[in-house]
Amino acid sequence: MDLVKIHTCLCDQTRLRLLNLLLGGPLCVCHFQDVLREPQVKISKHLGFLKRHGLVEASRCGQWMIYQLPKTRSPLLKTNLACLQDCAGEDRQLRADSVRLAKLRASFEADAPAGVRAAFCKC
Amino acid sequence: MDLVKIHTCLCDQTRLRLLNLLLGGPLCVCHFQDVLREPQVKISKHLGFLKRHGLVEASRCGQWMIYQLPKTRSPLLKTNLACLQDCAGEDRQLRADSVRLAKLRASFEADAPAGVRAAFCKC
DNA sequence: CCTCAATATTCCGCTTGAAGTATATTCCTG
DNA sequence: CAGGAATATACTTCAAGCGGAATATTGAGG
Repeated sequence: MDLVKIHTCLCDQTRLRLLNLLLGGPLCVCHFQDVLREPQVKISKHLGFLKRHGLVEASRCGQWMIYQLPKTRSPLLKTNLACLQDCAGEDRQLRADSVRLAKLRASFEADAPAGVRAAFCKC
Repeated sequence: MDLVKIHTCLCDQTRLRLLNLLLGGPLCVCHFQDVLREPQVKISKHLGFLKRHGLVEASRCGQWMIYQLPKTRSPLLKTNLACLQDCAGEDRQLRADSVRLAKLRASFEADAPAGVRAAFCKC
């Protein structure tokens, strides 16, 4: 996990958006689609790219795929994710994405009567 | 100066090496050549890349070109340069580069009798 | 002015990545 | 097991970046 690889993952706006959302916790692909409003194939391929490079981990849960940041992170990765966190507030689109995700979460909570349903991120 | 552009500059090892050295202050091209031991054209082209993308500024001084980090830096740039600074210690090659540059500086000081000569970085 | 040192630019071949279309896989549900 | 939802993969086209070789530019100094 070297610096070049990390920055290669960060030098695309779609991947920045995905990672920014993942800073808030695991998500499944459909959430990314809802927030980014980009074609499914585009999102899937960028998630695949991030996974191949070790920036995210994927786990299947029924028909859903859950993506999350690596559970154990090298110092380099930690530092750079923290940096992304710092920078996200400066980026209009990343801010908007976070807001939209928060709204999705909120409406999910509203619809879910008394904690019966699974978590927002299935599984 | 958006995040994508910054990370695009950071996703190449040669450019990381150049920027790492520049964190210590302005340098001229020949210093980069001495430290990196890479072909002149390679260094020159990567410096040009960084300049086109606003990550460095260049100024001519006689037959030398002095490169430095931008004098005024956006919050995004500041944050990411600080991150690079943090990460440099984790990268073997970046550490070695810094050491080598320090030695160059030291031997320059030794050769320069009593502050007559210009700065290590000409001009 | 001629030449040399320092640096940049051009041209070329190669590789990689991005996006889109179409298709495949995987799992759930009836 | 058939159908549909969720997600991934293959294929194609296009653009961009990297490295090297050769060449051009710019300034200093005799």
